Amino acid sequence: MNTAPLVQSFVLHFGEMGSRWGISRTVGQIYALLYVSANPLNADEIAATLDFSRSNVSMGLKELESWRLVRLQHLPGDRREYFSAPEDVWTIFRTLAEERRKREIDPTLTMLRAALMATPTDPDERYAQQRLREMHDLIELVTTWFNDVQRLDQKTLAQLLKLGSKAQKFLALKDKLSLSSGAKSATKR
Amino acid sequence: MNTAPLVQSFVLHFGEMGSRWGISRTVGQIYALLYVSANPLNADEIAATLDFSRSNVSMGLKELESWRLVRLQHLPGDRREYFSAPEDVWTIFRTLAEERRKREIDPTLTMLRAALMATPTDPDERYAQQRLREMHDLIELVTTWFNDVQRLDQKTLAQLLKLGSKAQKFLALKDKLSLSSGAKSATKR
DNA sequence: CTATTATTTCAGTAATTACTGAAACATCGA
DNA sequence: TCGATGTTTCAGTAATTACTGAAATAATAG
Repeated sequence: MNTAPLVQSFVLHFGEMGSRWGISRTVGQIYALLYVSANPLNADEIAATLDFSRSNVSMGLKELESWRLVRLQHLPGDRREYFSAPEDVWTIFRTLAEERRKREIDPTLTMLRAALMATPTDPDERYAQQRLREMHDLIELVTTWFNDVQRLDQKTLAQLLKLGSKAQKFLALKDKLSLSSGAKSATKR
Repeated sequence: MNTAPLVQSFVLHFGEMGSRWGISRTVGQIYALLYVSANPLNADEIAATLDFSRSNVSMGLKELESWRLVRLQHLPGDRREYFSAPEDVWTIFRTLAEERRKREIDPTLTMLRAALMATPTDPDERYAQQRLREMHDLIELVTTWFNDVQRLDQKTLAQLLKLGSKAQKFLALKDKLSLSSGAKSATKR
């Protein structure tokens, strides 16, 4: 790899991180390289830079396309395909979250819902089902929130996140005034 | 596996999901089983239920301990070690998030910060560094928010999440009144 | 159409990761 | 202490996943 040390350490690190998620080291490195590249790259350039076989790059790019994380374009007067990552890191983050939801969360919710339909036959099963319900509710709550919030524009989202737990004060206030919909204080467990 | 179909499908599914994260299928299944079990289980019970070798279970439990996801306890008059998952699914979620932060996010931020210290020598490097800065800022924003918010008690957190994008209205209002960053109580309606 | 260049597929192989059984180690009651 | 029971370690092996080069396929210019 003949790139700047700065880029090199990023690419290598990202590769390692990738392999801790469902993504192979190769794919992680390819994406990291695209991410920091000012210009779109073609497959040969990627293969040369990362010292991967051409076919490996081809497969990696295919996987990245399946995640909708790369844009494919053509340069005038050049038959080769050029790839780039979205310029906006928030977009990348959202796309990743959406894809993971589609691939992992949604099937999990489906499975959980199916299991919640079953009629438990003994106390153990009753307990298990209760636990599944808790997990289901948590996942649903978090993903619904995420779904809500990811539609916000970048600036508002950043604001909201910056607000962080300060929002708690807002909630406390809302509670105090006994405004609508809030969960009233009841049991502690 | 001689468990109820309800439990069985959950355990198998969870195993698959686990293997899409950095966690092996085995470990995922062990945790799923502990999660739905009303009582703590010892290693032999786990091995028998999931049909894994005793040593495999031992290693899996060790990994789960390193994630701080299981509690180890002893039953009176029984020398064997019994394992269980926390009763509260929120606790599990938080622990998981904390561990992942420690293992993945923090090292990534460290790497990014180091790369941001370097002085770029050409425009490409300047661009790369700018991209790294964007990624750094995003990760930091999100993790700071998470850090803030995970300290809230379960009820408040759930409320906050349920609020979702409605918080946007709050922000809009705040903007309109040109208040400073704090969540002030200056609401009219 | 043909020659040239670009891309993908895929069977074989390499590398990595997961799993097992046997042995070592640990704990505890008598 | 010993013997019984429980747990961990680890070297070897199995299973999985990643990667390559060669061949097939696709696209385009002439």
